Amino acid sequence: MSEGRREGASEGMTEGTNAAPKPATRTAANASTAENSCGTREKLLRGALTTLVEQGIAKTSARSVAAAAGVNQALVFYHFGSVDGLLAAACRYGAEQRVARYRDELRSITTLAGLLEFGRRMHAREREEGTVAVLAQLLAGAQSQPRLGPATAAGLDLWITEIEQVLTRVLDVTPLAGVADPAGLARAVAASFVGLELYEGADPAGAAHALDALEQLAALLTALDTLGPVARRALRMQVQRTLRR
Amino acid sequence: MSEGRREGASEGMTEGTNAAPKPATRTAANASTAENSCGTREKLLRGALTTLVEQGIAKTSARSVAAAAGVNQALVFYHFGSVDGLLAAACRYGAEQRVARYRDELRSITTLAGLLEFGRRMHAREREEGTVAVLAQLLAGAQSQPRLGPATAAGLDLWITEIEQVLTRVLDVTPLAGVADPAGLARAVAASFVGLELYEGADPAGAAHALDALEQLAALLTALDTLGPVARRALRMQVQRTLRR
DNA sequence: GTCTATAATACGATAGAC
DNA sequence: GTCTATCGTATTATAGAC
Repeated sequence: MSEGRREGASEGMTEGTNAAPKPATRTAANASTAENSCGTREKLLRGALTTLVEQGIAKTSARSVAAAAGVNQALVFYHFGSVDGLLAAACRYGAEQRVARYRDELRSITTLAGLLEFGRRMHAREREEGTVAVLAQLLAGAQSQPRLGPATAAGLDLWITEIEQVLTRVLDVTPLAGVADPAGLARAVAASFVGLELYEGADPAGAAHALDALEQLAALLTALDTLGPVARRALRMQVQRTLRR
Repeated sequence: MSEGRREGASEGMTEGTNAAPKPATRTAANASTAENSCGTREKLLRGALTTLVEQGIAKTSARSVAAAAGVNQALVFYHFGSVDGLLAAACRYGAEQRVARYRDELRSITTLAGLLEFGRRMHAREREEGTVAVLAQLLAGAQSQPRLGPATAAGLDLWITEIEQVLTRVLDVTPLAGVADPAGLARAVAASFVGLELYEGADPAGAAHALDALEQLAALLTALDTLGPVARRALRMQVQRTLRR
């Protein structure tokens, strides 16, 4: 059993929870999307994300990340204390960045089919950047690095919050309003998306097949909206009765 | 680059697809669920599964698996050639074992709510064994170990096949029959289940919330079954129209 | 802040005794 | 078939020069 227990460093690293340990000089106010002309700290965060996507959590090490970032390996420990410290920070960094990028788009979605189409579009567009794949890898890694658990949960929550708003808006005009739980469904949607992303890595054709089928399911729920008031009422009561049983 | 390509041992291993390389003596006919009184090969397979669950793919090594199995580390390479060879075999082993265990139960499911309830029950019962968590970890690892991709896809397919049969049976009596695609939905269900399992590792309360919401959704689809023939017909046509658009 | 150098450990894999 | 012993490499993390 590995006895060498350590967290962060031997000590002397107990102040900043996770933010910049010593950004004393400047470097703040710089959250651009450039790649090589930003501070070392951000290079490492970006390097961690790309390494997670391209190599997976199993091959993500201080050295592989530093190589991807083009900086020295020791800087990982200077800036983040440990490898999982870096990964936790990178998780938050990536999630905030992506959600901000899609926030406007998300808030303009008005139908269930629109939400699914957004998922498909984002999925394709971000494939090479691996936005969702990062969350999947970190969730997998959270099993052995307890620190990653809260970090990935927080990262997922950013997405969940947005999806929940979309669902609330979208379901409001269907017979589901009142019986469906947007908060719970948003979690299910986010988790399922992660699972589909992982699945695609092993079986791309199967994943595409799954997305097609989900599209059909969304079409059904959309079609519910066109039911006459009598049928809607009957359906709604039936749902409630089924749930109560 | 590891060039030592082989399977099982140096050679002479082209007959049994995946079974024991040299069970020449006896040891066959023993596929019990005991833990310590089975061949080394099976000890390693079980050790790999528990290690994947408890430590995650990132910390799963020949040494950690051997320790969990209570055997010598070198035996990993003797029996499986490499670590990923062992993991690929363990994936198949675990999936076959679990699906066989639940096959009868799966085949007795007749409603959508029943399928979801089964998922919940299996999820809770197998939590400590981590049946699904293994697939999640291997899918995550497949990113960097190409050999794991086909192996995990095959493992998932065992589940997908069963789920597809259930869905075909269950959806047959709903207005969805004909428009819904059981094969695609089965893939979506399996992938989503994996995602939910990962999510639960990071946020158990959120995952429970998600499952509750899915139960409500299943109730809706079940309620559809109670619609009168006129409404069903209208709904079905509307779904097809929506899909065609 | 960044680098080099290095300590201590863990890893995959092999050779060879039994 | 299993074990010990080992090689070469990769890993986390620290110390100290600059």
